[in-house]
Amino acid sequence: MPPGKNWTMEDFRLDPSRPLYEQFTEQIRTMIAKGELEPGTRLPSVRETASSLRVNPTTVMKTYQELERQALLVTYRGQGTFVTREEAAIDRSRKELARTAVNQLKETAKSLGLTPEQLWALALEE
Amino acid sequence: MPPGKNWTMEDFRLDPSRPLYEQFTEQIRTMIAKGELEPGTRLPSVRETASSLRVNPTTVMKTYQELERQALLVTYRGQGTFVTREEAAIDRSRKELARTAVNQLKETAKSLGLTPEQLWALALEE
Amino acid sequence: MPPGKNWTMEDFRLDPSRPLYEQFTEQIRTMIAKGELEPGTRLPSVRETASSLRVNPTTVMKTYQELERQALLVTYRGQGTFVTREEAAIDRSRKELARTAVNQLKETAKSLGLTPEQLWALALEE
Amino acid sequence: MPPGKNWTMEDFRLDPSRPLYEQFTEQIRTMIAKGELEPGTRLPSVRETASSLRVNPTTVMKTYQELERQALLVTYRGQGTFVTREEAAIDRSRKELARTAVNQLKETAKSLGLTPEQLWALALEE
DNA sequence: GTGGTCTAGACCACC
DNA sequence: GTGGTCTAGACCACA
Repeated sequence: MPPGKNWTMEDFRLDPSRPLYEQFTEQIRTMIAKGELEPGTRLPSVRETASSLRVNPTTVMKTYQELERQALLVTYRGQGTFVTREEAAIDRSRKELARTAVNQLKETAKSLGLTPEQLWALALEE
Repeated sequence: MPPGKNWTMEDFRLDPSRPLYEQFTEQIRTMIAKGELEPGTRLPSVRETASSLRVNPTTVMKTYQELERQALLVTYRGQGTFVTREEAAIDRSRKELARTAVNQLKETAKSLGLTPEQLWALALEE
Repeated sequence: MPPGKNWTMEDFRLDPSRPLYEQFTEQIRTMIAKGELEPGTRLPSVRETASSLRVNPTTVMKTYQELERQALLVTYRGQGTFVTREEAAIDRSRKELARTAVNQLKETAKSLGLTPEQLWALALEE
Repeated sequence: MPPGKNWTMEDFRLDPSRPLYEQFTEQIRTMIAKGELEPGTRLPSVRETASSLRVNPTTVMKTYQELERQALLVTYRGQGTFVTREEAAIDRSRKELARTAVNQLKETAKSLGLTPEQLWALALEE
């Protein structure tokens, strides 16, 4: 998303059966982790976002608040919400995403009595 | 679980913030996939399970019915619910579990612009 | 089934999710309608049938009683249960089976706003 | 049912001897297949439906969830339940209804040793 | 407001 | 005894 532009519905892949704010949170988080949203970028306002995504403003608020809690966003009163300039926070987020994914795979492997390698092989079978 | 025995609370690890029936479903599913519950084994009845796990009968039913839809359980009218003897269904389930785990990892890697190997390395850092 | 022989499990296609007695009734009924079980044939006794099919005797009883109600079987006390010699009853049964099948198709067609011919064509598409 | 209106008891033909949720499922399914309920239409809420049909909310939920599993309905959290906009799913459903009806007739014909045409003729006799 | 989960308990058909 | 359906009503998260 170029600076100054607004989100569009195509920026997100939404599954109606899961909480919207959760999906927005995850997807913005990975945009930041990947670098698509650069440090210091100003995000569209809650109201703008809500209307462009045709979503309830409280849903957007919840999203931004959650990402603030994770120290990935910072809000300056009266100016808006920005991607943090603390690269450490972003790094931490990247690692956490990676660890979660890897741990889930390890867990699944363990619960089936397999090593991660065996699980990987099983997934590729046939 | 040896045949003829009932579940106990220790058989399941429960997270109060997620639907119970979903957790039961997942955990029984992995027991079957792992072979802990052998084909043909009779599961404790809905009522027995409900009382031993201190849970409502309908919650147990929802669990059993969901597993039946996945073809992992078979119900014989008036007799009870059994682990399927169709080993193919069990195999399919094992592979599906493996694939889901692997795909999620691949997805996460891709969304961060990494290869699965790079993601794995990142998770192990520090 | 040759006279004097007993049923085996292969004589019936059973779906565990539907009442057994209902399935036995239907299938014996069509055997009679088709002529596989000829008028006057003696059916295996309730006890024999129950044990050879590994089924509860009451299930078999219910089956035979239902078929007696439909006048397809007659029981002579102390001698056993036989396929009726009243060909009229068998004919009626054949026609009823045919009518039920045809009416169901007509119903479905009507509920979709189609003629039976259109429904048939739709089923064959692609 | 025009949009914004609620169901009434006249919208459904109910047979007290069969599960209600099953009958609701079938009948809503054919309304969708027939086009009476257009893609995107919002269904009356679970509670509204429950009270207008004098039925328990969970019975309605079961109905809606079953239709969701068949991909004929979509639920948006906090907003309601809608007829899917995926016309392909609706087409598939129409064909499945047609095929089931036709196959049953073919099965019956076969089990009586007749062709479908002969069966049809038999049903019309007398 | 919406749907989703869960409880407590009745009643039924089937085996 | 078994599972299956239904009711009445509470509580929750989401929008």
